[in-house]
Order: sequence, then structure tokens, then C-alpha cells
Amino acid sequence: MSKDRPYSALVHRLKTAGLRPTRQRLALAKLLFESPGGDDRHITAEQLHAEALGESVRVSLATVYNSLHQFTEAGLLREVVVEPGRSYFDTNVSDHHHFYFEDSGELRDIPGEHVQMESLPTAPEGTRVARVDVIIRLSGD
Amino acid sequence: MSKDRPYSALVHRLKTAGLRPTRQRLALAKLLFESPGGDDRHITAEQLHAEALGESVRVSLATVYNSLHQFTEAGLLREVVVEPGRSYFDTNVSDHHHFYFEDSGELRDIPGEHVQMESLPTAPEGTRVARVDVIIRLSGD
DNA sequence: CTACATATTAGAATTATTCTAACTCGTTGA
DNA sequence: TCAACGAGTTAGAATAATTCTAATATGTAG
Repeated sequence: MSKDRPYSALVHRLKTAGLRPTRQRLALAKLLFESPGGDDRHITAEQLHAEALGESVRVSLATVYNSLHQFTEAGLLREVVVEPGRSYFDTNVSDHHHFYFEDSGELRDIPGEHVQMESLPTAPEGTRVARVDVIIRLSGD
Repeated sequence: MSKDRPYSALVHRLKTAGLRPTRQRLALAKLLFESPGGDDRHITAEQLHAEALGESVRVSLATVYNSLHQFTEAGLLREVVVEPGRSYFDTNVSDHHHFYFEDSGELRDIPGEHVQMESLPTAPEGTRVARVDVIIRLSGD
């Protein structure tokens, strides 16, 4: 009979992904997935690091980068590159696309299934489709 | 009666775009648009700079960046961001999308009209669609 | 509880890009 | 043709995001 310890769901999630549930990874996972709006967050490494420090979680920027990449490899996050030198991590890993507000730098999920590919071209010989990124770039009126 | 000077088409192209046809801009434009495959090149700033030096065109990296951005603003080029810190400039500015080979870093146009949006969501209040980027990311089999 | 593989860290290094301030060039009008 | 001025170019420094390094700390299997 297991007690309902705090973090237990996250511990399981990390273990399942093959990642040791360390203090830092747990804290970051908590910030990423259990904040309000945690199923649809778009955050940069710097932002997450600042957020962690704000919550008095001691974690280095290098670890934030490491964790974000590990989470991404494990399928817990999805990386979205919008500008050279600006990449977001999205907690929503389901099949969906994005609005990018060029003026503010905000990235937002496109709700529902509003954008669909009519037909995907076949992947060239010897390759497979790893991911399809659709970004609709918006600018001021 | 105008002679058929070399560069005259490029000179006109730059002037029309509101850019003074300087030696450097002309040389870069020539490399970009008049190389074999010039209507479908994908090149980074560093690559173009190296190419210029290889052809004994003296031009600084700063000017390459400046020119690429000016050409992009003028609609002569289109920028495609594939990875944080890796952005390509595409000489094909028509409406089309891309394959990105994650293993080799190559970017390639998707031929024909194989990918189409079924329906574009309406742009949020106060914004307009500046561009739609579709990147199909491929990895080894 | 120990051993050891794995994770974390500070700080340096790297990479792509932008900035700065001095110098040079292209163009216009006399 | 040429002077003058605004636009363009440049080397090198500065910045920003990210990755690397090598030393230290931690999680966990046994």
C-alpha cells in the first residue's frame, strides 16, 4: 500500500521516461507540468531557470538545459524554434501547431484542429518524418 | 540604347528593392541568385561569407548579415529557422515548405504543391498573418 | 550502508549574431 | 567633372544563447 506522497506522480513519470527522479528534475518537472496551465506552457530555459530561483529551488542553468533536453528526448516536452537564438519548450506534446506573435515574442497553441495538412509528401528514401512543425507568424495589424 | 552590361539585371533588382547597388551587395546577390540552382538555394550567413571569400570577393561577415537581412526585408530572400542558432536564407520566396534533414542539417524545398493547409485559422484580433512556416523534420530511417 | 554510476555545478568555451565608431563609397546637383 | 553628404562597409568588441569541462555531490542497487 503506497502512501500518496507529494511528487509521486512526477516520480513515476520520470522513472517511466528512464530518468532518475533527482531533486532538480522533480522541481523542474513540477514547475513545468503542475503549474496552472501546465498542459500548455511555452517556456525558455532562461525563463524556467528564473522561475526556479524565484521559488527558491537551487538549480543551475546547465541543469535546466540538460533537463529540458532530456525531457524532450523522453517525449515529455516538445521544442519549438521560432527565431535564431530563441527556442521554446512546450508542455503540450500532442499533435498541434502554433501562433507566434512576432511583436511580443509570445508563442501560443492553435486551438482545436484548425490546421491540418491536406496531404503529407512522402519522406525521401531512407528517412522518416520525425516531426511536422507549423508556425503561423503574426505581426501587428 | 543600353549596353548589356554584366550585373545590369541585378542592379535593377537591387534598385527596385530600394537598395543601393554597392560592390558588396552586387557580389552577394550574384552568388545568391546567379549560381547554378540560384532559384532554390538554402544558405547560412557563414556559408555565403565563405563562398564570397572563395571567389575573392572581399566582404566582411557583418556586411553579409546586413545584406541578408536587407534582402529578406525587401522580399528577395526568405529566412527559415530550423534550430536554435541555425538559420537559412532561401532564394525561393514563393509560397512553399521545407524538408529538414536533422542528421545532415540540409534544408530542401518540398517540390510542387504537395503540402497544403486545409484551413487557416483566423488571425487573432489586431494581428495579421505575416508568414506560415511548415517544416517537415526528417531523421535517419 | 557502501560503492559506483549518474547527475549537478560553476565557470569557461563556443557559436551565431549584433553593435560600435571610424572609414569609404555612391550619388546628386552645380 | 567633382565636392559634399548620406548611406554602406568594416574590424573588432560585445552580446546572447547554449554547450562543454572537470570537479563535486547524489540516488540507488546490492
